[in-house]
Amino acid sequence: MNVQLKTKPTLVVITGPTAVGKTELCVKIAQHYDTVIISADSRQFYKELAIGTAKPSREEMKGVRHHFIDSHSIVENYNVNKFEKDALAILEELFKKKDIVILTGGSGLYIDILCNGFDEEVPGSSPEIRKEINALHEKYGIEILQEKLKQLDPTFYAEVDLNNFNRLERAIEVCLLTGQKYSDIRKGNKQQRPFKLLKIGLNRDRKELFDRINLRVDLMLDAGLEDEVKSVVNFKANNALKTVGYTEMFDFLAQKISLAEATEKIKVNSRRYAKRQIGWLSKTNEYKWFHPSQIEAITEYITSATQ
RNA sequence: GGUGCCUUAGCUCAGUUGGUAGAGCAAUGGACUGAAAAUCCAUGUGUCCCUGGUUCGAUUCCUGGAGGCACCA
Repeated sequence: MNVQLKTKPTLVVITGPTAVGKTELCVKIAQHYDTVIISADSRQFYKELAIGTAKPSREEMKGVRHHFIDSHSIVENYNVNKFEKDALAILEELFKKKDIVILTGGSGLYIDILCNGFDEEVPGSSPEIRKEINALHEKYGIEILQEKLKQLDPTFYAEVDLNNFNRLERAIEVCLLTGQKYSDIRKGNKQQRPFKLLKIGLNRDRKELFDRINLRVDLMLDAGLEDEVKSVVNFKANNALKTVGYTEMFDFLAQKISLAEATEKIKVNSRRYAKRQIGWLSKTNEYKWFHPSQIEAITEYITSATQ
């Protein structure tokens, strides 16, 4: 029998800060390789959100299939955990037909998890336990959580940001669910994926990036951000709406700030978000960096790396 | 034109009974494996409008000037 040995397929990761120009470039790259896009954007999943998340329109997609765009609703509690499983399942199907799939989006954690996986022994989140921890927090403040963590896992207690509620909660949750110390079972081991990874980062001069962010916020308002935000105002407590562009507009709708103030805050918070993204991506040196206009150089890089 | 008030950090302002100054916001750096567009931590920033004078010493008091605001003409 003469089985053609297929080379291991490649997930081409293309990421970068908000408004850098990922969408346009990735559509072109996907067309070039006749493939599809997996979106790793923790807010573009939600079908009710479009303008404020800079979600690509049908026209901008140019017929390229995008997974994880409009795939969920703001009433769901979607998260990295579910994304990992769902995306792996889709990739398995896609790689039966494609040698290359593009992964793009600005959610660094989602990208890392899809590439490297979670520690298997660490359990997912439990809404019941979180409810209890939240209740404690509201009643007694953060100190009680610090105390609790100190008892449950002194090692992790010594290294966390003690004022970071999210981290304290997660650590306590894991300890309670497993009866073990979070610091003992959280190893940070990488999982072997059945595909190769090629990581590309996009960036621009900071001035150039910030100008694009500011302009894009103005365009969002022109495009009707206010109406979009009004349409989801009843869900403002949901995690999906804890999002730049929405929280500020909720304050405007509640008449806490003026429209001009809301606009300025969206710009400031978008710039800060971009800086956090750049910081996260710069932690590793796994990325090969390009300016989004360097499409030829990028395709050459991908082609030579995947042959 | 007259009178009064103002001029201090990128912005809004506080303050020094004369010993060269501090808040908020913005900015910058960083952490971050099941909420990640989330969450958290750290850090500056100065001709105190200009000019003379008094003084050991002036951003602070006084003279003159410039700019701004208000009121009166």
